[in-house]
Amino acid sequence: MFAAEKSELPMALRAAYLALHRRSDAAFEKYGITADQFVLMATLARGNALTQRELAQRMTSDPSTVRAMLVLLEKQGLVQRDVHPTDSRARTVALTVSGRRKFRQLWVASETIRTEMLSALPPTESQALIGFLRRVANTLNAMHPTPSASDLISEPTASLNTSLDPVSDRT
Amino acid sequence: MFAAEKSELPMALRAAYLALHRRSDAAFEKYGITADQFVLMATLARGNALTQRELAQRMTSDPSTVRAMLVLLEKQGLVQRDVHPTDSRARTVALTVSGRRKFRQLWVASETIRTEMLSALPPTESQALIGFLRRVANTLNAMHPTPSASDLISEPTASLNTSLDPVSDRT
DNA sequence: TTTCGATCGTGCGTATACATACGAATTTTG
DNA sequence: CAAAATTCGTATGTATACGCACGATCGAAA
Repeated sequence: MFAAEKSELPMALRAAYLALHRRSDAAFEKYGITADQFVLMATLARGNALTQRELAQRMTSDPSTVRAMLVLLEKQGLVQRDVHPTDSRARTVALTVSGRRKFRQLWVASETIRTEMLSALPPTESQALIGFLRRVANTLNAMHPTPSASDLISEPTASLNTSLDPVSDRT
Repeated sequence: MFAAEKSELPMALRAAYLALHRRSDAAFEKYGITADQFVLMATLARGNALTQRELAQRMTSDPSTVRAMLVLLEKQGLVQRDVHPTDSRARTVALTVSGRRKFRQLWVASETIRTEMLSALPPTESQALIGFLRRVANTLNAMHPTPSASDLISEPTASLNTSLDPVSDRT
């Protein structure tokens, strides 16, 4: 009767993510930024001067994808790449001043989306949902030989105040 | 203290989806099929002879994206497009015999992934997670002017036996 | 019935996601 | 210290995801 189809969970996950992605793209469109570029900037806002590799890992994304994104963001002057101080293969990535300002705007512009998402859930359950999602991601990554991918979700990734919110921190 | 960051939910959703997508791509690689093509085939397996438009809606995807996918799947002989019986603008899409057989293989090949996902959750909670994800998707879609997108998630979309599982139905 | 707006599929352009291969530089090994 | 294995970023190719504009057709309203 209620034998849930096995594919319900993957399909629901897909539908939810695509909906989020579309909404985000729409919200950022007038700023000339995409949803994924926002994720990248958010990652940099949290930990600046990362290696492209580190950046890709924290974004759960691919190095070559990240490179393409960086090229575009660099053109807009939102991001800056410098040679790594000790490793001359690597390049460090950082938000420019303009990039930080832009990110603050984007953060505000996307506030509605975050609020809506949370409002769709019983207030108690948002943490549970987050936990489930992380467990799912960790489980799926654990089997796949993506190196150290499972570390990234569960750990706060060092640093004390890793708050992403650039507005409440504001001066 | 435990003031959850507002971006945790979106980020966790993204990480979980990308992990699922990667795992699926890896599982289907040896069959020459992608994760998204599997979704398309699954949608057809459930309701054949759909319009490209209907297909796109049920997949929570874009018509022009679906078209590109259909072209590729047609080359592989897995899918077949015919002119619509009454509407000469439209084309109906259906799995070929070969497509159905391939889909059965893919279903088996991806069984592990579905099982792993469920195993990552407390057994009682999988339905809850699915419900949350659907609510999130519906909420996000409801605001965005994507026509009738919110209908797609909650409804079984007609038909009696809409089971996706092609194996237990077999013969 | 004629016209006109809505809808279907197509084609084109941009951005992502990822694999793979490559050169350059670093680290490890013997 | 020198050779080998690894790592970093880059470049290329394929498949999505989506917006937009286009021609063809349908359907409704005049």
